Amino acid sequence: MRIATWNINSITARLPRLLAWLESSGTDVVCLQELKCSAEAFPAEALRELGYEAAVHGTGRWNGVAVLSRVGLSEVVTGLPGGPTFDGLQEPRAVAATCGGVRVWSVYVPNGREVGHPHFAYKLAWLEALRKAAEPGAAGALPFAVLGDYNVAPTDDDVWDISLFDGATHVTAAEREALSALRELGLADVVPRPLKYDRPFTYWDYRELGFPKNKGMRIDLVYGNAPFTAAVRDSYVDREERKGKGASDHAPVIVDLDV
DNA sequence: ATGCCTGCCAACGGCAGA
Repeated sequence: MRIATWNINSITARLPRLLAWLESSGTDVVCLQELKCSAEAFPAEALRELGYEAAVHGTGRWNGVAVLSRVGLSEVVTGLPGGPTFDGLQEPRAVAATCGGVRVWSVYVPNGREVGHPHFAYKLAWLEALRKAAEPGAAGALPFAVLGDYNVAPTDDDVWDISLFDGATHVTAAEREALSALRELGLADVVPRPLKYDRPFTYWDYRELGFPKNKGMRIDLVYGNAPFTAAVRDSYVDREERKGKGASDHAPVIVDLDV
């Protein structure tokens, strides 16, 4: 089974690329983030024509997540159980489904904006709620993984130049401890291979030639339980999808599983 | 060449992203 996670930064703007990539990449299950699309406006029919069912959680302009699968889709959960609110709203940042015998969560962790901003506290609370929600799956006998845009770089090597991140979000001890708490549940970071250069970045800012200069970050992560990681045959960043006009600022992370 | 932000709407400016 080929499974992937991809922050597509608007499924509406990215639909031609998404459809072409689904056809060319042979992906069975893909976790999408930043749909920027309501569930009503989701292009379900175009995806169905390619053989994919969809579990969608989206409300419109911001956020939005989905799981697409051509190997079955059941036991859908929309929203993070026990998740915090921001400005009084439960944002659409998580959706789960069982696909071909693998339980997956597609998550879009809050950005945090700035250390000390209410959004930063929201981010940490959201990650704590994720830890609680992931606990049964992490300990379960079925392959289980939380895939998505975590908006946290796990180590200093996961940003192009750590000296530029002093005081910034995405690299703080508090955020990294939240990832560590997930690993303590029995989830392991499935680190992908880079297809070029030495580090498997998954995001490059649109501005200032971020991609050509490889000023990237690894913030799109796959955290899998033991049955999941035991089945991993290969994993890599599909950087080809970051190239050219009309690309998302994130590249897909691919995981090949022997299931 | 991988190329100097992008997408969205309360839209012709501002917000969010990281």
